[in-house]
Amino acid sequence: MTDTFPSRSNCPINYAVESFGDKWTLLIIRDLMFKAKQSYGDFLTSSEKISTNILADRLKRLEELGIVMKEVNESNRSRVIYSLTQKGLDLLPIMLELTEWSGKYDAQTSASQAFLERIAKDKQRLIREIRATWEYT
Amino acid sequence: MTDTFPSRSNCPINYAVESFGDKWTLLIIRDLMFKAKQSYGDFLTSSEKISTNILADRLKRLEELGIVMKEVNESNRSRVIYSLTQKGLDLLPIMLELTEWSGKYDAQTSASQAFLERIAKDKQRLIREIRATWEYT
DNA sequence: AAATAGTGCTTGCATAAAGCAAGTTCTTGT
DNA sequence: ACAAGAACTTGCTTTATGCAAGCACTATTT
Repeated sequence: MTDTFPSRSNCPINYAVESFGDKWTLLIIRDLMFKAKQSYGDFLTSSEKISTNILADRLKRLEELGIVMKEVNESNRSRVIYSLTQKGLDLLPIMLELTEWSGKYDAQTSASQAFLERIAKDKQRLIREIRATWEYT
Repeated sequence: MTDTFPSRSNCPINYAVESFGDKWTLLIIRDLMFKAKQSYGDFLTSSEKISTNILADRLKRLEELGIVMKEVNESNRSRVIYSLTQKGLDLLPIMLELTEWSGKYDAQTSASQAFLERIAKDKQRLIREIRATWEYT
C-alpha cells in the first residue's frame, strides 16, 4: 500500500490515474459498490466481458493498493469474497460524479433519469443515504 | 462525438472509462483545466513526460469526443491552441473529487493542504469560484 | 472412495497499445 | 534564403490486452 508502484509524479490526478486509470479497474469497483458483486465469477458476468487474466491481475493490484480486500468464506472455502475497503468506499463521490457527467453527455446512457436527478438535486444527501446502506455489515 | 467508438456497454461508468480511462488523458485535461497549458509543447513539459505520439493521439481523441477543441492562432499560424469545451469544463467536479481522494490517501501528494481543505469544506463554493475565473474568455 | 461439478485462477499465444528516438512539415523571424 | 521553433509523424521495441485452454482446490453426488 505504501508506494508499491513507481509513480510518475506526486500530482493527485496522477495518483488517481495510476490507481485506476485503465479500461477495467473502475468497472470492478462499480460492480463491488453498486451491483453487490463479490466473487470472481460475478465480475466475469458483467456486460463488458473482462477476460480472466486481466480480472485476476486487477483484483491483485486493487488489493495491493488497499482499495479491495479478499477473504475466503469459511463456511464454503471454495468461495473467495472480495469487498471494498474504506479507501475503496471513499470512491463513492467520484463514482457519482462520473455517473452525472456521463448521464449528461451520453445519449445512450443506461443511468435512469430518476437516479441522475437524485445526483444532481442533492448529492450530499444521496451520498449519506448510500453510505447508510453500508453500515450494516 | 456521436459514438465514434464502439462501446462495451451503456453503463455511465463505462462511458467515463472509455472517454478517459487510460494513463494519460486525465493528465492532459488537468493541464488544460488547472495549469493553463494550451499548446502541444506545453503538454510535453509536464512532469509525467508523455511521449509525442501518445500526446498527438490523445488530443485527436479528445477532440473527437468533444472534450477538447483545437484552433490555430491566427496571429501566429504556427501556434495551435487547445482548450476545453463545455463538456470538458464539466469534468471539474470529477477532478476535484479525484484530488480530494488522492489527497486523503497519498502520503506523498503534492496537493496543498489549503486546497484540500477548500475542497473538503465547501466544494460547491470552490466549484463556483473556479468557474467564475473561466467566464472571462 | 471415486467421479463430477463449481469456483478461482494460471498459462501460452496472438494482437493491440505504449514508449522511445529520430525525422518531417509548416510557419515565422532574420 | 536560412535557421529556428512548434506540431506532429514514422519506425521500431517493449509492454499490456484479449482469447482459449488448462489446472488446483473445494464441495457435492454416487
